[in-house]
Amino acid sequence: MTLVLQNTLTRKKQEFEPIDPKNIGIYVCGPTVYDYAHIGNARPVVAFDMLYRLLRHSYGAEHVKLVANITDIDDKIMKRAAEENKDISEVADYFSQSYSEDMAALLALPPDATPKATETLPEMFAMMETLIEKGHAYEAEGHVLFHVPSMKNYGRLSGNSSDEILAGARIEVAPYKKDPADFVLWKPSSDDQPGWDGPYGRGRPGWHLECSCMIAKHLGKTIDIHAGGLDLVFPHHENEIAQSECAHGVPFARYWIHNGMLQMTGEKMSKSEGNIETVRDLLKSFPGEALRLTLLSAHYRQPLDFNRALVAEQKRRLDRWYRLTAEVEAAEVPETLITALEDDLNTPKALAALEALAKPETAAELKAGANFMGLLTASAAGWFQSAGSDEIFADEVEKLIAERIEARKSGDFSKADDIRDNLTSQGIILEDSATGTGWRRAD
RNA sequence: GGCGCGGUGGCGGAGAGGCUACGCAGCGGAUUGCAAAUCCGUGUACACCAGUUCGAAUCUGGUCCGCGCCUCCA
Repeated sequence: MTLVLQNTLTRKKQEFEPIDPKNIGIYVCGPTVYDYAHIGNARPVVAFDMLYRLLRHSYGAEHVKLVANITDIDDKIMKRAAEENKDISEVADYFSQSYSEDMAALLALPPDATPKATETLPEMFAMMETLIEKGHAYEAEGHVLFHVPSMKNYGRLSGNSSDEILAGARIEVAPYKKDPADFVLWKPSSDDQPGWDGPYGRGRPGWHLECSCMIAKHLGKTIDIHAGGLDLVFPHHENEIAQSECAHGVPFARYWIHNGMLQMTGEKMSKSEGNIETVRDLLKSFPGEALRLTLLSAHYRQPLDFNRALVAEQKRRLDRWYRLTAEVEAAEVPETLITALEDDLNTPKALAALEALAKPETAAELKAGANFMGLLTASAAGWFQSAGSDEIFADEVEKLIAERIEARKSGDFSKADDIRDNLTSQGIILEDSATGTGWRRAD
């Protein structure tokens, strides 16, 4: 069985054939760091982390390179910095750090490189120069603009032609644009705005340019896989293609894969809608693995209506798996799991494959498969008993359990039940078994 | 208006012409001093209307509804 991916570019499921199996490149569009990441931001990270893990498994970890950018210069960061009276680098560094922490809590492997826009300026200047030389870009009133009509097959990723894009579109056309569809590569900064000096005057880059440059710098002119959210198909990815292919004259990315949007009661989750749950807040109520599993419980391309009940459900599933694998060493990763994932990252099918192994005889395979998916990575004791900050301590629980065992031995069940009820009210659940009494923290 | 995606049981969610996944919840039972956990059993589904077919959730046409993108977006 080989990996098959739904390619946005061809609108088909296609067998994945790397350019060079010893050197596979994958790029995932990363965050603009102006606020805490919400759970919708985490969906591509977790989904494509699964792809990264699968590619490492199939081709060898040392032969796969994952690059994800950090956009650390942007008008939203500038706005935030102005509001808080801080330097933009201070805001960007803080949220960049919190982003890495949050994604690590969701068990996403760190990318091999996380380039920042501010570190990629020389490459941006060079690409703009090339584009101007080749007649694909021009300077106007301090801006550098990409001239869309200069590219014959612009729009093939999103299925729009530039005419169609403009028909009924809600854009105000800046007077310095030669064509309404032209987009900004570089824009001027006023004196009170952050800016960088360069060949086109003091200013800052447009949104799309950094990705084109980072990909060329870290992965090459043609890459295997470019991934990101469905909402980036147009204009962001379309414009990346335009910049890169016009500058380099070779195809940009062979496989484009896009994740569907997370929703909140039927509406897309987004900061501008204000209907978000931050990863940071959710982590106060749920373990990272439960959030990860929730994101993996639906296929990455499907919309997923997010709510906390879903996470609680997946938490219970993990509870069951942790019980089953508590004393078990992981075996080989089961082939049924790999087969399911190779079918366009079909994680729900993969989870069903794990459920088929969720019995005592095959617990070792369950553990291996779950580990492969970034699950069951803690110890069972840690999972069930890990202490919250202000909660009852483990040795206190053990002391009360011992008292209760004495009471039960002497037939004083009402005292035994009092102890248990008391613990329950503190969020501790007791489990009597043939071998003794265990405990865990309630959800 | 243009481009695209989708509607599956109480809920989540795969599948894609005949074998009706899987999980959560529910119900019945076992076990337990009582619980918890576990185990066994169990019901309910393919938005609507036509058509193709021996046979349609699955293919075709139409209808309805929902969602995304159309220069802030994961």
